[in-house]
Amino acid sequence: MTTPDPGTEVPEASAGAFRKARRTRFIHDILSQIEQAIIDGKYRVGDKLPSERQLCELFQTSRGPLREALRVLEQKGLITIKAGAYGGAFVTAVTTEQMSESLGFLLKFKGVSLAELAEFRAFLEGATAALAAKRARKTDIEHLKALIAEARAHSKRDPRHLDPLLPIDSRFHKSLAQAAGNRLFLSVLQTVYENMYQYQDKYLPREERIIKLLIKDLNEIRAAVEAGDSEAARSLMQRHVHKFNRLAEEGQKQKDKAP
Amino acid sequence: MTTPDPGTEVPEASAGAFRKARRTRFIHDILSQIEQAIIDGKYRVGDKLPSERQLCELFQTSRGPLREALRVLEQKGLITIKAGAYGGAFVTAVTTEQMSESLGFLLKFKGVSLAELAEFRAFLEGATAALAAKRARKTDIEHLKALIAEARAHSKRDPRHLDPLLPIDSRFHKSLAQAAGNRLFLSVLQTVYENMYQYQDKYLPREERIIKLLIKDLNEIRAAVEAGDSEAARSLMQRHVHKFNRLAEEGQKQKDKAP
DNA sequence: AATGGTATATTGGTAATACAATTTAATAAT
DNA sequence: ATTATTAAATTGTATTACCAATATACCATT
Repeated sequence: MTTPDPGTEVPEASAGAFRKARRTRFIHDILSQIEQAIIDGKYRVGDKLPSERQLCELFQTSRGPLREALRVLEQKGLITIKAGAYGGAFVTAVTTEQMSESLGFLLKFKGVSLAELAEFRAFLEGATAALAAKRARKTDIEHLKALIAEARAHSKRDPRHLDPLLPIDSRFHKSLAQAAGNRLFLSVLQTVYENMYQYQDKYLPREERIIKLLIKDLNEIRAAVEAGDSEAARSLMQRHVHKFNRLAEEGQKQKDKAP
Repeated sequence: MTTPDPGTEVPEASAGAFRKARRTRFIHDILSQIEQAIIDGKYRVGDKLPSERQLCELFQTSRGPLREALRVLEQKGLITIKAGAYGGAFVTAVTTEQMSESLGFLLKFKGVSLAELAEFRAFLEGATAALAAKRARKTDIEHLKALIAEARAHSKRDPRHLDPLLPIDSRFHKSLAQAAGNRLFLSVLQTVYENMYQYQDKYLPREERIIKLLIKDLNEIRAAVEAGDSEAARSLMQRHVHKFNRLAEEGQKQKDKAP
C-alpha cells in the first residue's frame, strides 16, 4: 500500500510504458502482508503478533530479514517490540509521531525556515478557530473556559512565571482543534507543534505583560468561538499566532546578543 | 534526533522528571549517529555510505543489527540501498513520501473520512491561493497561463476526455503552491494529493461540462492571483475544491449503484 | 567499429546456529 | 506478606557461510 504497488499503481506519467523491473526483497512481501493484516483488522491494537521464530516459519524465511521487516514496521509506528518472556511485537495505535518526524526532515533538508512554519501555523490555527466557531458544543466551550480559568489562577498565584502557562496554552489550541470536529486538523496541528515547540516557547520573554497578553488573546478567541463568529475567530487567532511568533523572534535576537 | 534524545528533550509534561531508563538497542545508537552525520552534512545527497562490512567494523557490531538500522534509515527516506558491485547505501533527497504514508495511516486508523480530508484540502488550497495572489511573480503567472492553454488545447482536440486534463490540473495546483513561496504548503499539499488521488479523480463524471467547468475555474483563480486579490483567490479556490469534491462524491454514488 | 556476451570482483540478501540479555510468572525463602 | 530465586520464553547480538545482483573491464562476434 505504501511503496510502488503494481496493483494500485497510478498511470501518472504513462509516457514511459515500463517501470524499473526491480526484484522485490523478501521484506517487501513480509511488510505488505503484515501491514495488510493490520489494516484489515486481523490484528487490532494491543494484539501480539506471533514470535519471530513463528513468523519465520510462516514466511519461510530466516530471522535476519524478518527482523528487518519488524524494525521497519516499528519505525512506521505500527508495532512496538518488547523483549523478554511474554514479549514480542504488539500492534500499537498510530500517532502523529512519524508524520512529525517526516515533516522535521523536510524542514531540515528542504531548508524550510521557521518563518515559513509560523506562517503555515497561522493559517492552520486560523482555519481551526473558524471551524471551531461553527461547530463547538457547549462542553467544548466549557473546556476552553476551564483552561483559561486555570491560566488565570496560575497567573494570580505567581504573576511572573510564564512556563506553567505554556502547557495550558498548548492544551487550549489542541482543544480548539478538537472542537473543530476534523481530526485531520488536530493531527497536523500536533505535527506542527512537535516541530516548532523547541523554538517558540523557549524565546518568549519572561515578562508579566506577556502573560496578560496571552490570557487576553485566548479569552477573546474563546469569546468569538462561543459567539459562533468564525471570521472573528480566524482573524483573532491569526493575529495571536503572528504576534507571539514575533515576540519569540525578538526574544531570540535578544538572547543571541547576550547569552 | 527522532527518538527520545536526552539532549534535545523538551520538558513538556515536566511533571515526571524521569524518562523510561530503557536500555537503548544498538541500532538506536547507529541510527542517531548516521542521521546526525547526514544532518550535519558530512554525507550529502548522492554520497555513498561505507559498505555494510565496513560499517560493522566502525560500529563494532554484526551485520544483523546494522542491516536493521539501514532498513530503518531507508524507511525514513534518508538512504536508498542498491545491491551489487559499486552498490551500497546512498544518501537521498528527502521527499514527501514518508509523510504521505504516515498521513495515510492516520487516515486509515483514526477513521478520518474523505469528507474531512476534502475539508482540509479546501482550507489548504484556499490559503495557498491567497498567498500566491500576494507573492506570485510574472513567471509564475505565465506558468499558470501556459498550463491553462495546454488544458484548452487538449479539450479542443478531444472535448470528451477528462483524463489528460487531470495531470494538468494537478500541476496547476502545485504550481500555485510553488508561487505561494512557502515550501511547507507545497509539501503538505503533495502529501494530501498522494492520499486522495485515488478517490478524487476516479469518480469524476466523464462529461464535457466537467471539462469546461474545470478550465473555467482554473482561469478564474489565475485571474484573481494575477490581480493580486488574495481574498478572491481564496474564495474561488475553496469553492472550486468543494465543488469538484461534491461532483466526485456524486459520481461515486452513481458508480456504486451500477457497477 | 559496434554490438553483444562473459568473467570477475564487490556488495547487498539470505540462511543457519549459537549464545547473551531481558522480562514475566511461578516458586521458594524469609 | 514480602522478598529473593528460579525457570521459561522471547528478543537482541554475534558468527559464519553462501547466494544473488551488478558495475566494470575484457573478450568475441558480426
